[in-house]
Amino acid sequence: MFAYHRIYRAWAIALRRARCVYPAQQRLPTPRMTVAAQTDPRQNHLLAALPATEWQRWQPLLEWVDMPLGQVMYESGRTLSHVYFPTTSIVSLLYVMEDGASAEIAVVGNDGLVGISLFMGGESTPSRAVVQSAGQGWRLHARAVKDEFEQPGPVMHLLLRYTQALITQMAQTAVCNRHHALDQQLCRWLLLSLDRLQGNELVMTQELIANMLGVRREGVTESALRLQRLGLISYSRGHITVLDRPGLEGRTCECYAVVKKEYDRLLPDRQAT
Amino acid sequence: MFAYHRIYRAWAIALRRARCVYPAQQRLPTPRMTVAAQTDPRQNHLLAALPATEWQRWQPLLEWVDMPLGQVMYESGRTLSHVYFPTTSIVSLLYVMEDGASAEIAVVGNDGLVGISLFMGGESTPSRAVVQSAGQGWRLHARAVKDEFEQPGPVMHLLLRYTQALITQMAQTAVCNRHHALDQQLCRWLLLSLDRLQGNELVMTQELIANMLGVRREGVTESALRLQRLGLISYSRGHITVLDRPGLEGRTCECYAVVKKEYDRLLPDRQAT
DNA sequence: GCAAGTGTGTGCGCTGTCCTACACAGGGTT
DNA sequence: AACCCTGTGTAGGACAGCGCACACACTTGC
Repeated sequence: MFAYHRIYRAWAIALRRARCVYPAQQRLPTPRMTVAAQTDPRQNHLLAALPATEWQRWQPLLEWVDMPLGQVMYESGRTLSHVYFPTTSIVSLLYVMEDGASAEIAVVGNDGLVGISLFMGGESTPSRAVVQSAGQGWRLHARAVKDEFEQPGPVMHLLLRYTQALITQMAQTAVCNRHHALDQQLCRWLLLSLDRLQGNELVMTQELIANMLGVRREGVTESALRLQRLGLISYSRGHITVLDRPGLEGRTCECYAVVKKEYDRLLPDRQAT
Repeated sequence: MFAYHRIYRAWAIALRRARCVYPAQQRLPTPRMTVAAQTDPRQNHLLAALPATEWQRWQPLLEWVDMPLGQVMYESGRTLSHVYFPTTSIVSLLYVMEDGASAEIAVVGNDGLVGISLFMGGESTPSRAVVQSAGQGWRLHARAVKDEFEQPGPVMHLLLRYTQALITQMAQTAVCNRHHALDQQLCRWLLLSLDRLQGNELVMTQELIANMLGVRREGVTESALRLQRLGLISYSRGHITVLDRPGLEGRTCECYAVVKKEYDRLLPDRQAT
């Protein structure tokens, strides 16, 4: 049965992670990395959009965190202790099925936060959040977020508008999964990731992309090759460089534009610091 | 190109609706139907879950509405005037693509409400809400909902928890679209619809189901035939009778159970009046 | 330098769904 | 009774993505 191979694929990933990804996390407390490049919290657009009063209240409560590749921010059904605001990292919200197959539901970068279920009242969700691109972020204790959220005002409205944007992204993912070809989805995915990073390079193996998109690794290879032959990207052992962004935008499906437009509409006040 | 046929399919539906579905809506102000069977608003679980104080405030504001098959509750990008609480009807949230193809994002029945974007702050969403199974409901003016929501308290938390449940449903739809076979999805869809209705019969053509699931009508025919041969359902010109509900549950994917469990977890206080 | 491990490219057969086209039957209308 | 329309069943070719099995290149560690 096909299921066994899904299990195998998931296992393979898990094993590799156990050896490769997680060690990377422990490898981190090396020389200069530790304190070196604390990013400005206001690189996160949500934090940047906070009014001055709220920002002053929040600032001392924020705690810098490093977010290494593969780190699980929360596990399906588990309650979170913090809400995370990525600045230079990207987090994937994905659902892992019983047979080990997975699919990305949404992606969060410096445009948002991880852990909406905390203020939505559910405390947990049946999904998993994994760092998809290593970087940094800031976190706020769950208690603090809830307290802030309970007071009707700009914070609550900001968080709710962000949640609605996230809902749009999830809905569009559903539609895209149903109707669009892998090529288009890959373009969409690359663009979504690119928007949440600075620069035009992603550190990401095809295997991981396949897991996010919920397809085979070989499929990603073929799609990526097509994009490469068209001169849109250049690929090499876990490093993707986007050469022609407009080209990607022309090749993706409408889903990308719909989501982007909705984010811009709902969260207009995000400023690059 | 395939796109043309998608357009054709969508057109065919549109044309049929123009002749068949919408007239049904105008046909309604006939003899006894008008006032006859006003359903109890508290058949809607959200309304039923309101504490006594809130319920007394809301009750006089609720307005009974008939919801005929095919009625568009809101259109992509349009602001809603009311929030709707279905009692005996089912509403599909679906996204219609540029080429006319569509896919269901979530389904709302007597377990929820239509129009979360009103209190989430976005005012609109890039999706469409269509009555998928004719019935009735109650509505509340947008202003009233927002006012209630602004006061931190049980109403706000109830609505937010419902929103989170809806998010889970959307996420699971995305996963299901990616990984599961049409047979399983059809089972899931039937069960989701069944849960939101009384009785074991659905009034629904295969063509409409296909539109909701975002697949071809022929695919639904084949799947439905398989289910019929197994004795799980019985089908006849737009009337589906579920004969063996446990059988359906055994044949569907895990998605159904995940969503149901999450609804039960987040909205435990829903009572059948 | 060699070995082991990791990331990527390739080919082949299979299955599910799509696209197309058409047959047919139940129900309502005239 | 004859008719039309809608809803359902069927079939065949095309194709995308899957499952599988390998080959190979680059990197890292010994």
